[in-house]
Amino acid sequence: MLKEITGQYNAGEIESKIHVFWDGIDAYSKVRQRRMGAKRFFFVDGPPYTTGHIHLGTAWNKIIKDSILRYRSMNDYHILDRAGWDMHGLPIEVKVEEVLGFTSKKDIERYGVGNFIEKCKEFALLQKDDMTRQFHSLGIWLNWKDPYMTLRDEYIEAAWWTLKQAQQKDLLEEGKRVVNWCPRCETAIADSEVEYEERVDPSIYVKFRLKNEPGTSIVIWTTTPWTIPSNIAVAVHPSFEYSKVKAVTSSGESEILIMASSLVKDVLKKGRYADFKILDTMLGEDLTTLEYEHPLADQIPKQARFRHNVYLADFVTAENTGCVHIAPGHGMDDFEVGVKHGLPIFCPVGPDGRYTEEAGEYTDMHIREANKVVVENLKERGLLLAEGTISHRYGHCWRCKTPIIYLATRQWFLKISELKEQMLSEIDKVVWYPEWAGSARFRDWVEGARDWCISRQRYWGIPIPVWRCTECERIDVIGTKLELLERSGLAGGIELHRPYVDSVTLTCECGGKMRRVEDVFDVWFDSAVASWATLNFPHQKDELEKWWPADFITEGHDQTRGWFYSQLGASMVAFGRAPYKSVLMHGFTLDVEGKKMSKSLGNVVQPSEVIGKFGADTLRAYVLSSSAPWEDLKFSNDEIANVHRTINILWNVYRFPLPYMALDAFDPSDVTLESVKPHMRSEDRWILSRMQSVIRSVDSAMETCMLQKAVRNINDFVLEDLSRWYIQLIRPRTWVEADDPDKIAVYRVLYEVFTTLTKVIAPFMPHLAEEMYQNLVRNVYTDAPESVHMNDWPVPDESLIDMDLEQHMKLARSVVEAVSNARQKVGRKLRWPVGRIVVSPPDENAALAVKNLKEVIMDQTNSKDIVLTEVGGSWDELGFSAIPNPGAIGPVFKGDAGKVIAALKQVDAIALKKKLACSEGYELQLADGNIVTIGPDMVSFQETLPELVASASSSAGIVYVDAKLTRELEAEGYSREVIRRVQDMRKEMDLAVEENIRAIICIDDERVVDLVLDLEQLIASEVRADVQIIGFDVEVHGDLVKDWDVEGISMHIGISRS
RNA sequence: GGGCCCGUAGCUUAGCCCGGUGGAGCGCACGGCUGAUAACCGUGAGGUCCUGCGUUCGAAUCGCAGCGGGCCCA
Repeated sequence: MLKEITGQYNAGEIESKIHVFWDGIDAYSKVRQRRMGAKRFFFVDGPPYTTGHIHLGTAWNKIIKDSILRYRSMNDYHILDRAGWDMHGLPIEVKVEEVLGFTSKKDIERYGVGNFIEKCKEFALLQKDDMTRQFHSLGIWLNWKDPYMTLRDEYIEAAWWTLKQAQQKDLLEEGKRVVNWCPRCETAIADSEVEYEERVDPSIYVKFRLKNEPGTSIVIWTTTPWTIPSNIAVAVHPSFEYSKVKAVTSSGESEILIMASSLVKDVLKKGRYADFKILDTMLGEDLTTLEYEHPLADQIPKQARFRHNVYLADFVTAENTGCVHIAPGHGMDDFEVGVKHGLPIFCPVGPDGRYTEEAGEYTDMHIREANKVVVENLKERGLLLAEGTISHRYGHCWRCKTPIIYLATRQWFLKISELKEQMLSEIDKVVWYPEWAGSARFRDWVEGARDWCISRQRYWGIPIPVWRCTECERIDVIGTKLELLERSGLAGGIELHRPYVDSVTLTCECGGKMRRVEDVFDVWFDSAVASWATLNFPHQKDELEKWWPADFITEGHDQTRGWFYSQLGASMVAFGRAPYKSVLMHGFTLDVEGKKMSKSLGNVVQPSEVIGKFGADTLRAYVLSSSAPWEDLKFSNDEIANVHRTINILWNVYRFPLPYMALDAFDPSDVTLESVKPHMRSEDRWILSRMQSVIRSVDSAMETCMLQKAVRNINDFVLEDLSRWYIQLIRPRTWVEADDPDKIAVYRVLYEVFTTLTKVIAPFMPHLAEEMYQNLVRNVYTDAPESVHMNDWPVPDESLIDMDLEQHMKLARSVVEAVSNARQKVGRKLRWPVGRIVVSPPDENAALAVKNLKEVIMDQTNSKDIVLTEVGGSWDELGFSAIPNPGAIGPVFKGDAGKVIAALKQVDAIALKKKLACSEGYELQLADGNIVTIGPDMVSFQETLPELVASASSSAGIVYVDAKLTRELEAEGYSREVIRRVQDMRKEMDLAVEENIRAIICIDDERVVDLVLDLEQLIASEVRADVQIIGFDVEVHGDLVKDWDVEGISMHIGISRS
């Protein structure tokens, strides 16, 4: 039996009830099981990092995933959707260090790497559980029971196996690269872990003496004097102009300097030269023949052996001197110049920030102290042109705030640049939503792809499975746990994390002992292998064949350079093709101003706050509907409240007929839709057609990932078609108490629409859909699927679609709105009936719409008749009035103009118009008897409305409302006023709908009493009065007595329970 | 500095691909309805379509340049 719903929409109550229900029957698993054997759909969840809390962006991400997967499932797909977790990496190490009170890598070593790893694991698992609960509250259905986790052995094996593929395909390389380095923490740190802060540094100009031109120097500028000992080259821009300048000091000494022409004045001013003379100018590309002496060659023996030349580089800017100091061991750009030209990657600085023995006299000095010393040494040698300070933004270690340095270190690389062309052609094979996400944005990123540094000198990560022989340096890459056991001769029970795996040694072909290199993987490599790791490959092989590559992934646009890229790179290495077939790139959540949400700005909105206030379905409907997925979402509280209102209306629409259905014991299983067809009215056929059209539009929106269109179409249907129109039309039909086939038809149609609607909203508002479904379907059909989400997606029933009717209804609604407008103009409220409405249709279709839907229009406009004029014609009761044009009359009649105008206003406008239309002039008699001739330019015409008629335009033509009153109309109007007052009082007394009353009505106007008495019976039955006295001078008493003013007439009404 | 995306009423947005009178919702003002009622509905006011230039008979829409915002990079 259908249950009556009386309460307001209470999201919190409904959603927690539904969660209990889902958990109780294990709905998710049942839904997935139900589709086993259907078309396969492999979805890979981009694993969120286990930070412990989700934010609005992660919520949106998962909501998109959930809605698409629910839709797919209903469309009969067997879905594989393990949730994923990214659980390794420095952020967790840092959190754990904080908890343990550690400040450096040495603390970890003292605590024991094994203990530390255990803490990290524990922490990550805890965070994962917290976040799972938060996703749960959003109604996200993924495989949460068996998620893929990057810290699991099977997962680690997937990464190992991938690296082994790289080695076998000669795509793995060990080499020196420059990385961000924290000299205090003694570790490489990722770019995203560098914080930029304002800082004051030295700013020095240094002269490098040319070897073959005594007395000539090239001038460079730097803020890091400590890197001068590592200088190997100078870079200039090929197309800048450079000058050779004779610079003279105040004491008359002169020297020759080389720098960018545009900067000569500035630099010489800094060097306090008294005068200068340009000797020669040349392009940067002409400077490459120059060779200079390292300024500190006498202190650093190794530097004395290197050659130092000038090279060309596009990154050089016309700032400072236009000549850039290059130390390939201490800068990214510098390093590239070095590699390009085969220069030594000289890096005489150790991980602790102290110079190594390679630095000669600087050995063991910390770079922090070195700045001063280097400057001093340069000064002694007469090589310092100028010295000062500069305030600029500089990178700092995010956890200890130490300024970072750049160090060339030995790292492991995947040779992605060799795969670039293949990657680009793979991008074209993937379907991107939107198209430009792939063709423009991702393509651009991949075109700039460089070799991928996959090693980190940390603890909590997937250990790099490279073992190196301590004797012959040979390396072996281990691809699986089994291989490791076989090679090491161990029996098993091994843990693949550090430090356990570090203690495993292998025997080299040469007989030497092989030890694992100490590095762990960059965390981006972890998630990169997700598409096969989630299939437990290589541990299991058959699942890969069955599912891979992924049918669909979706993440935010920041993942262009992140997961979209890392997955593609790893997959090219492993399988030589893209790991996904289609990608939806979604946007970011911004605050209401369009600014990024960040803790420091204090504009972060927590999903839990929103859920607490409005519920998960509202949040879901809001983020899905407010913009296209790929556009950024400006989070607005007003808008979310608006969406909440829409859902509330849906709820009200749903519960509105239930009390009547329950009262009538309506059983939908007894009544087929077919059987009520003879009793359907046009509005019934119309709403059924609209419902089918909505399914179609949702389908076409979903096809292109336009979730916003899908949800908006649903909302519009609920608001416009159901709430504002259909429900308004059928209300009186549901109040009929007898067993009326007309009422049963309405019930059955509403039932049809609602049950379809529960399925249509299921992917987007899964809780509300379930709540409605349980009552509408499960309470009626005990053999129906347990959950709405187990149902098949509705297929539009073509036989119910009637596009003509939909179009006609649109026109009819437009007429009703126009009448509303006209009523307001003529001051006749809706409660008062009008005699007739005249519509002047512009075409046959409009006429047909009005004709066919006459009943609907009469009903909604409270009118007694609808009259159509001829198509394209005008209403024959309209009048015309002539409007004199003084601009044309004045010049012709001069002093008589006033008389002419006065006379024109008096003439018969219709006759005037006729005459002017066919002849040249109209003979007008003035008040003084004179006759003048009026030309067509002297007058214009305007339609005039009969008295008490107002007009308004609609898309079905101009609508005229005739508000003239007759006795019958007036009687009805006043009676309605009386009824409305009594009903209001019934409500105030909190009477039940079916309760009877006694009423006494005193009206202070005999004429109105007389009018109202015409409809005494109607009033009595409408207000359910057993005894009713209406009169001019009656005594009013009762349980509730009130005085009213109706259009200026006093009424005194008293009512009592019967 | 580069790539991509976004910029329409006070706010959130449709329309832009494929040129021809800019359309909603919220808010505001006025009104209606009163058996969905702490609900619902109508009418109205409100727009340099970011700016400038160009193409065109005609530009919110196409092109170029700039400004502002977002993501990514340098």
